[in-house]
Amino acid sequence: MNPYYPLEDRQLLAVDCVIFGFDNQELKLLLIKRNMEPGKGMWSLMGGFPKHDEGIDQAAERVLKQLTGLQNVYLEQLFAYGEVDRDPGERVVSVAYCSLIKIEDYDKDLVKEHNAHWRPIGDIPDLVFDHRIMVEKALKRIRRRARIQPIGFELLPEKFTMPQLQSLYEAIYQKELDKRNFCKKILSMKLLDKLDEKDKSSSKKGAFLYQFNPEKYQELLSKGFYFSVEV
Amino acid sequence: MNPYYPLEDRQLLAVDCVIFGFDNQELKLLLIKRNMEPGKGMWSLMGGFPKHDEGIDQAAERVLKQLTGLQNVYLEQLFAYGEVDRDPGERVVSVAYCSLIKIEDYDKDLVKEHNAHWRPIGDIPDLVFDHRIMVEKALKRIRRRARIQPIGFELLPEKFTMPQLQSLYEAIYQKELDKRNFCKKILSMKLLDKLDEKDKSSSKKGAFLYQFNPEKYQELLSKGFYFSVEV
DNA sequence: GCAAAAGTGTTCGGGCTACACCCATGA
DNA sequence: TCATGGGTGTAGCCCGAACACTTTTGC
Repeated sequence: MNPYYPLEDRQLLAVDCVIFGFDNQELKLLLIKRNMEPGKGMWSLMGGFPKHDEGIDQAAERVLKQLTGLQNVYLEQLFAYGEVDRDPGERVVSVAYCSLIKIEDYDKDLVKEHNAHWRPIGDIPDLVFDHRIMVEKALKRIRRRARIQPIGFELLPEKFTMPQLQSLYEAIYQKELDKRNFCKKILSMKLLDKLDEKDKSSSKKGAFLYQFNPEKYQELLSKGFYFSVEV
Repeated sequence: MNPYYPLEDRQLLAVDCVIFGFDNQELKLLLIKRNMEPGKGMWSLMGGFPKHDEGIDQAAERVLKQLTGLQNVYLEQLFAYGEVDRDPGERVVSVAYCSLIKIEDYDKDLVKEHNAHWRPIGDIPDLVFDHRIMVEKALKRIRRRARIQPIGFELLPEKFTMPQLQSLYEAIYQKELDKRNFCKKILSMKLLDKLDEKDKSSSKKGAFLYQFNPEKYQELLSKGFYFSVEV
């Protein structure tokens, strides 16, 4: 079969995907009911086995799509889990991936068809194997990313209000923020264009709409700017 | 063989170790000459295959010991590399680990016997496969760790001088630091005990010796303190 | 006119940066 | 006495934290 490496050391390698979603209100985690033994019927992350002709990043994308219908999700590699007994069925090393998406951007019916479920992060059921540990680590990673990269804007409608943006950060960090300081900080980065329109759906007075300006962001990046939101 | 998972998806899994060392002067990388095809004779990180009954962290430790004689090295998992073609011999997914050690703490002869070599990080030869990429990522990780954790003190003699500590940080970040600000910052954390002795080996005046105080560190940690050195 | 959400400014303190001179000593 | 490396202090600035009242408008 192969000229170089020993055959007896081959392992079962898996990928697992930790997908967080924002639905304009709270942060949720996507879970499925595991459909194979061991642990059949338990809540689980979306996992599967890479093919021989497939990079692990691609495998994670494929597995996610097969199990939930989601595609074109930017997956970031999280960590490799390689304890001998982490899967009681067999020794499996798993590389976990994570992402944070806007739930409404993706086909909800498709997700439902696949029997995948969004659960609030404050109410996560018991998960199979060490998936809970993966979720905790993913949450930390997502929080770090949100602090240092402008991923927040991608989770809101194209035009959004300051209170909306603030709620998003509050959902991610599960922490209340001071609106004056938050607003000052965000606007001081000069990444947003203030529009003349107001959104009146959530108050009588109405809140001004803003729009993320990717060109400005690119320009600032090239000047050594670092995005940063304190929390 | 196994009741649960498909046999055909088994992969070759590897671990690779990126070991940086400090010799009281500069930062070095440990390399070996690869002793198997493909790439035999090329400079390489220390790599090998986990056994079925061995966690990947343990595998990394074992591989490192087998190839260099080093043991009791704290290895941190770095990243998993899973491109299909990263190893021209066969599809191998590799989990990389990294560490930063005090070179003199370990048996130099043993390292030499194993044909392992310390190379200055400014002068790293071509490496096999994607090992260079691993090294770059490891360097970033080590730098982050040195910024937010007091690992610096472990790389110096138990008693050390401020100039020594500063040189260490300058070696890690390849950047000159202002001694007044550096000193102020370090001492302001109150993690060091100033001793009454001086080290006269590198100057006529002599420099005061300091000692890291782990109890103080633990105490501060429990009060919500975060170690941080700006660079 | 009132309830509910939006919007806005100031003060304070801490920490980082930049910067230059004196000290101790062995040769 | 001089060369070498060690040691120290200050002023300015920026940024984050804390904090409360006014505005708008639909009901």
